[in-house]
Amino acid sequence: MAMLTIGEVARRAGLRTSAIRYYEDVGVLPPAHRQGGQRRYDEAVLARLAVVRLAQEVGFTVSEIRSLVEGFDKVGVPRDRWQALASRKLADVDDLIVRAEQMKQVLQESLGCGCLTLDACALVLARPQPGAVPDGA
Amino acid sequence: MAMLTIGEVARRAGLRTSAIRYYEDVGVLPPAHRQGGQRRYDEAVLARLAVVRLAQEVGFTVSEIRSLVEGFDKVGVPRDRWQALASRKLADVDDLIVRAEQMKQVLQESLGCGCLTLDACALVLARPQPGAVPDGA
DNA sequence: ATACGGCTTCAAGCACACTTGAAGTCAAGG
DNA sequence: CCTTGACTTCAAGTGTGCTTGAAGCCGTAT
Repeated sequence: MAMLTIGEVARRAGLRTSAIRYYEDVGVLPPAHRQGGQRRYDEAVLARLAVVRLAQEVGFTVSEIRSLVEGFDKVGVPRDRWQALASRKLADVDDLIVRAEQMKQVLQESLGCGCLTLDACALVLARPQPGAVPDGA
Repeated sequence: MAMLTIGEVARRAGLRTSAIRYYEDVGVLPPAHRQGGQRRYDEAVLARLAVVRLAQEVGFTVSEIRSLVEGFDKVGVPRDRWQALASRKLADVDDLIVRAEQMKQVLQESLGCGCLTLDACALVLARPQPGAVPDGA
């Protein structure tokens, strides 16, 4: 069934081998099967790495990704805990889409006039400020 | 006209004062007017900070943001350089929206079955892998 | 035999975006 | 007077996500 070496996986996934070992270290990838001490991968790892990449591109942390992809492996994860996390992340993604569309508008309007103007930001200002208080509080 | 202290700006923008000083250091904010050695801000800084926040939320680096918001201040920035940057960032934002919608689908399908499955990722796999070669190359 | 390429581990290093701590200035209030 | 609170600078520290380097093993080719 032709298992892949870490080098082949890296090449096909567009990653460095160091990244793949790191993902194993932190639990984003499960411990790989070994053959004479060396890691051997099923092609399925490429699907998983694609999901990992996607998750990273939308701003998920490695730790969040680990929690999400644990469902890939075994039944060890409590169903509803996983669902709660996934729902939260889904909400985050929806939020991101909104922000991205706002940023898109700002850039488009600014491209019209040749620079980022304050006027372009009326829509941005219409947002409540999330409290990040801890300075004197 | 009641200029704001750094503390007031921080409170109203939902930031720490250290962040605001940092933004000045790295050029995301222009050097503030001083009054007896202390920074004083126009309310307009809040609009700017809102744009900065938005840009960060969609993954722009501080350095990219600096280049973008330089247009806020003076004419010092060559018009077409700025436009080139803004266009590139606009494309990045469009990309991000696509990714976010892919991730949304993956999460929605996974929520249906209770865990992240490999099947959920067919759409993800249909993407070409960007080469991040430098391992043996 | 030995050199080569690709693999291994482990510790240390790096870039980014801030935060924290030390040491000091200044104005208002008890 | 002197304390309080908010401000100042500057250097060093933090967390995240890897990368890099040293030292070594393994199999194949010269």
